[in-house]
Amino acid sequence: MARRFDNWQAVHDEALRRIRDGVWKPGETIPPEEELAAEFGCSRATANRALRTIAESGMIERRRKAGTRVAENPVRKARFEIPILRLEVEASGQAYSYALISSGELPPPARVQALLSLAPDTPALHVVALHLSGGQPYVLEDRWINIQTVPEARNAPFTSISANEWLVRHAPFTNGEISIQAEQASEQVAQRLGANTGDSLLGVERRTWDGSEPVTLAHLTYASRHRMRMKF
Amino acid sequence: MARRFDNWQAVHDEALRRIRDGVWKPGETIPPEEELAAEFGCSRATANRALRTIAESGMIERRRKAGTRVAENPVRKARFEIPILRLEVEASGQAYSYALISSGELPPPARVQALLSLAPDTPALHVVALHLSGGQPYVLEDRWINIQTVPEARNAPFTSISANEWLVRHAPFTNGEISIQAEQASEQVAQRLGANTGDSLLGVERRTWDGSEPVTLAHLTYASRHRMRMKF
DNA sequence: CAGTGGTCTAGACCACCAG
DNA sequence: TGGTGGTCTAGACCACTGC
Repeated sequence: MARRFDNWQAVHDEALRRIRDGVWKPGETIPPEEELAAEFGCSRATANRALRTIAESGMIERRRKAGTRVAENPVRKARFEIPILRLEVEASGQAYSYALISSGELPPPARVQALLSLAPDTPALHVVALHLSGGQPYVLEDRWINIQTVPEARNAPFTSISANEWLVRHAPFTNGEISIQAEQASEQVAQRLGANTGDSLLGVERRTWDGSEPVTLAHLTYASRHRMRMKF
Repeated sequence: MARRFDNWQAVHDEALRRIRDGVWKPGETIPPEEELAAEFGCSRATANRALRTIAESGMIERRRKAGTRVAENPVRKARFEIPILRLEVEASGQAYSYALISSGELPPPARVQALLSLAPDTPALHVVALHLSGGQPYVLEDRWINIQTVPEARNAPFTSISANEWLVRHAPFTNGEISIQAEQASEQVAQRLGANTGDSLLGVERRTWDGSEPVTLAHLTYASRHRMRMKF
């Protein structure tokens, strides 16, 4: 008598087991939902949820009529959480502090102007600040805010709350983009982060939009030896 | 007359709109599923799917009995795809090639031994290889494979297929961990990647398990100016 | 205890698209 | 055009957990 898999987690795990154990091989089509539901002793909706979840992880590919195939090249997907820096620091057990370095309105350089879809000579709000963890420099933030999209930002108290945090709470955005790269510390960056000129530092650039309106472009430089971690 | 939102995407979008527009504010509890279903003119299952999806993105938090609250600090979650390097290169329109630098069995250094949960003096398979994009060095891969977990790897043809790709296809894993950091190119790494000693390079370390069995530890060093991108 | 979300079921209709 | 996945519904039971 076949074992019953009558909740979506059980079906999910059993399906993954069959893929791992080679019962269902890469490129092969697996039985349709209805058949699996009958075999597993569950409803089609339950089988559907299990398979849909697996499909979201990239292990299988589903198409109407064509059916469900085990991916040839299982692209794994990891989830990366984009935290507020204060919470990231506090979660690590360190004391968080924050220091505003400069703030002002001026037309951004060409690259920023393009990334924020600004017309030439349009001023934007430029905020530079340092985030500290346990009193040590942690992240240097260099941010441009589109004051056409978020005019309220001009009156935001960036001396007491980071632009990072203020924006998360007050400036809605619908989507964003993040780019991670290794950077060589300039003299100024090194000095601010307590590193040496030329040190290899992790740089993260985040851009957000509210619909099609660019909201902000933030460049974060992490202090030395910082690691970003994810599980998958 | 209220507008009908009778499919989960519509409910999802409308709920997000209410959060963005401040109809539902951070920290506030939103109406229960049943109520929303009535208001939206859909079934509770549909409202549930919409809200569950939003919860997965981190914008709302749900607890039985307590209800659903808009997150105080909307932690955004980005999805990061972990591709096979060959496919990553080919997707960029460049020609991919691969060169094995060395391969052999030997007891790994202490750090690797610990990360792979190996007993002292246990040999592991060490594979070093270079991935090229359009003939230019792209990624230097330095990998240790646990041959207790994956003995078949000893006979794998790593001269023609990258360990990266072979493992994805032949060594099942259930979970993994990824760590990203900035590194300073050693003389050897710089030479292999066509960079200069001391250059700032992006390093990625991936570790995978099959259940509780460590499978492999891969250290990837990207050539200069490489950016990892994600959307959220 | 009782309100809320988590999930299952059976049945239905539909969209997509490979043959 | 028919097989397959995508989704909806109504109703049900259950698991958590705040009160």
